[in-house]
Amino acid sequence: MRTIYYEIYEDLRDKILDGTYAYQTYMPAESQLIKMYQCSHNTIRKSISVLMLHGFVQPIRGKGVLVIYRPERRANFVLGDIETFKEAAARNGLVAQTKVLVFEHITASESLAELTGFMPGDELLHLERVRIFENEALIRDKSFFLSSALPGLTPRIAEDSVYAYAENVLGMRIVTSNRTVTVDYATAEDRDAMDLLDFDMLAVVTNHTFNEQGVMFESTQSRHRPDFFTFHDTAVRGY
Amino acid sequence: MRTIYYEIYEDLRDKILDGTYAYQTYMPAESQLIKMYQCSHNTIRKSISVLMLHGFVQPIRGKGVLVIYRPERRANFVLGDIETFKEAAARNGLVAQTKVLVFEHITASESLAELTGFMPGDELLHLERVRIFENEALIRDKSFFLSSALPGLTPRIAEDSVYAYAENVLGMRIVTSNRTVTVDYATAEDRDAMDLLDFDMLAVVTNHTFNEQGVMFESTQSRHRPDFFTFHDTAVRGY
DNA sequence: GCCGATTTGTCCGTATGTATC
DNA sequence: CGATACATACGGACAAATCGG
Repeated sequence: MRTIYYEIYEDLRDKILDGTYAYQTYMPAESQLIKMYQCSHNTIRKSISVLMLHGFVQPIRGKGVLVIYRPERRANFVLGDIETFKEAAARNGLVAQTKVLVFEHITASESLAELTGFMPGDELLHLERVRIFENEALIRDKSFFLSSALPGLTPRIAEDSVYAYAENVLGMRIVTSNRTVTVDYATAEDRDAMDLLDFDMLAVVTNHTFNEQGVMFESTQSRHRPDFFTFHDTAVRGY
Repeated sequence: MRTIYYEIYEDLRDKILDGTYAYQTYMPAESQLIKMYQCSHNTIRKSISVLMLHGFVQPIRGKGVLVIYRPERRANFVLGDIETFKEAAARNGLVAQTKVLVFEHITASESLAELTGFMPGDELLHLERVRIFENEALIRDKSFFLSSALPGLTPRIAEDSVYAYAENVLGMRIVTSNRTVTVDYATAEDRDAMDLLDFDMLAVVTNHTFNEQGVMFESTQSRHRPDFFTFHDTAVRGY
């Protein structure tokens, strides 16, 4: 980002992550931050609201902005932000690989539309992939993309990162993502495609993604082996 | 809430929910809303940002504010906001009941502190409850509350709603909640306390809750029978 | 208990930038 | 190019909560 508030957000976030601003201590007051960053108080407030929504701080009226983030011990795979598979793998320091199982163009039937949230008759790309970590197939993705939104997509690109292609090559911006987490039985197909060991249930993340045009261009089911799965979220009352 | 922006948020949200502003249509422009609600520019923007964070709309520069919410078919139990067990049950139209299994005062040991995020030596209330829907025990909660934050809490109150007691009687305000969803094996204790049928795995929501003082006063593990469990979340890129 | 200083929360009005049509 | 619409940023005013003297 190139905006002032976002750069300040990143700077403050990094200072929380590296311990400059420690758990249960107060950050410098608004008036201080205004001097430090040479900007208006509203800009500082915006930065702090992003910190709050990410669960880093909690402003307390009359007292200050309290740091409530603690470095986590566990490895989070999915966090309360949109990030690509590659970003998440890299963040956890894992060697990751993707294998494309299905890559076909279809037309949405009535029932598929009901299931995915697309409209009947939409031209879709049906994509199935497994995500492999350290030679173990841990995640299976069943995706449907709106064909018109992703011209020129090839199996080769799908093996890398669809999001990176959409954002860097097509110039699309992914904006909003509605996600639902459930737990489901493993199917024969799951067992076939993944290294499931003895697990008979999976963590399932269903994902509806909107681009900057407000078009829902992706509906994905990510099926995770449970021992690997973590989903993190921060909620703020009344926000 | 009594603030202007929140009342406008509620009004706009309700109009989306009842179909006044339909899926994939644009809301009235900022300039229109200013006239409608007789308030400033910035106040409208604040309301719309809350709508966006809740996944109702997506503003598109140069075009307008697009409604991207669709009424859902499924019953959500946990949503991207903080709500009490009773609120969630009521919203889903379920007859719910709570049974208290454990109610004891303890002091946090080194290992418990590591597990819950409290400090060793903290005086805690250890509470275990099962949530019963239509005569089936579907959820088991293992909670630790900071004793000092909840004076006067009795098993009787715990059977009702700890949050309602904290907010309405003690005047505490719950602010931030960090939640993590994982999937775990059912233990013998789970099988004992819940109606698990043949399920051998559970959806586990681990919850760290902060009050308005920035004090983490609750650490809860909610263990859900998978066929009942849904967790919903909206993520906004860069927010 | 009161008062004043500090700090966050809300709201306003204005100006400028950027994207769309 | 001009009109419209959202995005960012500024500065000011007042309210509400906290804290110390």
